[in-house]
Amino acid sequence: MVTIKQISEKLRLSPATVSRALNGYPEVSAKTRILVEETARNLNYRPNQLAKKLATGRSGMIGLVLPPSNDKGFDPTFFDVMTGLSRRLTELDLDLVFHAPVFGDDIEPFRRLVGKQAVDGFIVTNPRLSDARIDFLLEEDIPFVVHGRNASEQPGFAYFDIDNFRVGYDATKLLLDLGHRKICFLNGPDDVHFSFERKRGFEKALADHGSDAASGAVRHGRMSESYGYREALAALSLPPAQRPTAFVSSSTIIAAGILRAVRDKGLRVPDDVSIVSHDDAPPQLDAMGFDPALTVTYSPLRDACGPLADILQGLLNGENLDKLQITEEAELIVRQSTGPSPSVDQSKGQTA
Amino acid sequence: MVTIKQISEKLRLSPATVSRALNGYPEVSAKTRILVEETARNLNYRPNQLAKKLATGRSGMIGLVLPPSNDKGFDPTFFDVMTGLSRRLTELDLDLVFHAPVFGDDIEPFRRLVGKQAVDGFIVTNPRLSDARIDFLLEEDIPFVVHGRNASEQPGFAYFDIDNFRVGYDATKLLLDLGHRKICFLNGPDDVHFSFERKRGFEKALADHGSDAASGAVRHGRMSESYGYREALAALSLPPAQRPTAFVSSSTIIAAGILRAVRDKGLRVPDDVSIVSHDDAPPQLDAMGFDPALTVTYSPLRDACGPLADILQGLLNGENLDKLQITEEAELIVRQSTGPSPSVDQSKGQTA
DNA sequence: CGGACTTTTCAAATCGTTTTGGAAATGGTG
DNA sequence: CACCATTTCCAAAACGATTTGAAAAGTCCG
Repeated sequence: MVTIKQISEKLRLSPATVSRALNGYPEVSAKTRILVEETARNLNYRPNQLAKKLATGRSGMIGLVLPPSNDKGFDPTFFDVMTGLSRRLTELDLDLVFHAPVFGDDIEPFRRLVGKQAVDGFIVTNPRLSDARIDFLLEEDIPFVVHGRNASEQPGFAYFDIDNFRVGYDATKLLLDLGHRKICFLNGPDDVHFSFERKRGFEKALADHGSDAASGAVRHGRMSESYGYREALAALSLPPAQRPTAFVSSSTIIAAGILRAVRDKGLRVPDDVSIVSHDDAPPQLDAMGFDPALTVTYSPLRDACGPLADILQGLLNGENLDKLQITEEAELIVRQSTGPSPSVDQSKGQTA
Repeated sequence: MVTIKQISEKLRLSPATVSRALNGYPEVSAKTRILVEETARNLNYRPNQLAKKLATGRSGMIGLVLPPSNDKGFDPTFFDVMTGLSRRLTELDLDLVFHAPVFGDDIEPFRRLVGKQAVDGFIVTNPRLSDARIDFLLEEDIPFVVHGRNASEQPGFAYFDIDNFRVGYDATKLLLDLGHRKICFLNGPDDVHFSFERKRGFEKALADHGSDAASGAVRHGRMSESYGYREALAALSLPPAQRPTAFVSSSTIIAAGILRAVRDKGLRVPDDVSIVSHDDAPPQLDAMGFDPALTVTYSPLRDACGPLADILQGLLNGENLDKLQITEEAELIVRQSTGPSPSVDQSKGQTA
């Protein structure tokens, strides 16, 4: 193992100078820098990370803990995010240390990692409206960034989130503008922030529209095909006066269930029923591949990985918090699963 | 941050003694040990991992790299294994550092982690018959354990594997004993060791049986429901003389496809067609929950996590390699998806 | 009591970096 | 040439543990 000392001896320089030259400090002349860099390369010098970490007090490790299990089975999106994070963090010369909590104790891995001083910070995914992990990290004053948010109005932590209010609002407004008056919203679980915000957006759009004829129903549930199928089937089985002509869905997997229910009812999309879904572009489900292609609010999960990593690094470098709280807009992409409300078509025919 | 030095000063002891007392070395009297332990606890002393690592030269980190992507989509079983590994490694006071390779370069993450001296060893999953990662780690002489094996007869590395020859043999023998003579084996990819071994077992069972009337066909493919469906449908569409009366499957997900194909053909399990599958107990698919319950060779993936972690630790502690190469037997569990061959039933009737 | 062990403790070196506080070298100016 | 301000470099002190070699203390026995 070749060390800084060996380089310094070979060059008759002090270790300090070598260290400086290698780390790009300004107080070293150009020629000695080149000389040092060259011999370092020749000797195939690799700085000992542990020594570096001990000296700088930074471990260069980021903690990522498997979020509390949602009943059974893991969230596949988590792993999508994890791989994206790993890629970006690698570019920043940070490493990801992964832990899975034992069932029942969500913050034990955090406590462990903090106690061991093994990581410089954490990335928290799948936050709840009220989240023990966030509370713990705030309490301990450990740097962390959240993918999403919790319930607090003015979060005292760094986060990256999409504008879920707008997601709910835009989807709903699109449908209202198309003449739909009975809209059913199959939302996510009721204990997460994005569901809460989307619901707010949904209700605001209805309220803004003014027409008291417009009405909506919101359902909450675990994002799954069967949930979408079950709830959509129930809604479509209502008497015609109450039956929705359009669905808003919080995920493409739910939308797949809705689509199946519509088909089973012998109805067509978008002629009889419109669907607009949020689409975070999971690897296994392509909204464009739906038949008909799905109208969506589009915001790929993997696009969050880069920003999350960058935010955390900013945090570690002591940047100001207000630059590290980022909310991005989702993009409304109108495809073939939305069309004018059938009832409106009739009224149009009548008024024309 | 409370250090060993502070404890030593408070107790008027030397840091060496404190270190020894805390780490359970014998050359320290019982009373001072108790004393040290007590004050350490009172002061809420937590050893600085980085310092410890620098002094001992061991990082306490284990590298786990996402295996080369199988076309698109990630292998969900990998994450199952990863969480299991994390749990066991945590008990051994080791941490898992995760990396995702950028597409196309499978060993770059290994090279990086090795170069940085960031990990003490690796766990390699989803090995191929010929695997660049294994070659690299052998070359660099880095400790690692493989989940499965590569093509070499006498691997020069630690591994944990199941007896895949027996998996193929036992499943096939069961069907032969039930009178089946035309057996179709829907195996995994052809470039992995377990497929190779199971195929050997399959062929050996046929050969051992002797009856030249018995014949088998082996297919290779990516483990998926659609692969099972497609191949089973093709096989069942053959003229009766060549049509298999039984399937061997390399995974429950394939078996699900076979089952669907059988149904689509208007046939019944096990009356018309028998199925025996290998079952590594993925979280999302329960072989017992099949209708009919699946006859399987049973060996849960997650049961491999503990041994893998233990083997790696043994390796790091310099244990002998031959104790670190473990092959376990899978358990044959006969349930409702296997029954006597329909043609045999006829012959029985004739001979009786 | 004194020598020979054994047990217990300690001071100091080590791990491989970074960082601090000066000192030496350099260069420009009057 | 003396003087001062920059550059450029260095010796030594961290960082917080482990480990080595030796000294001090305790124990035993003749």
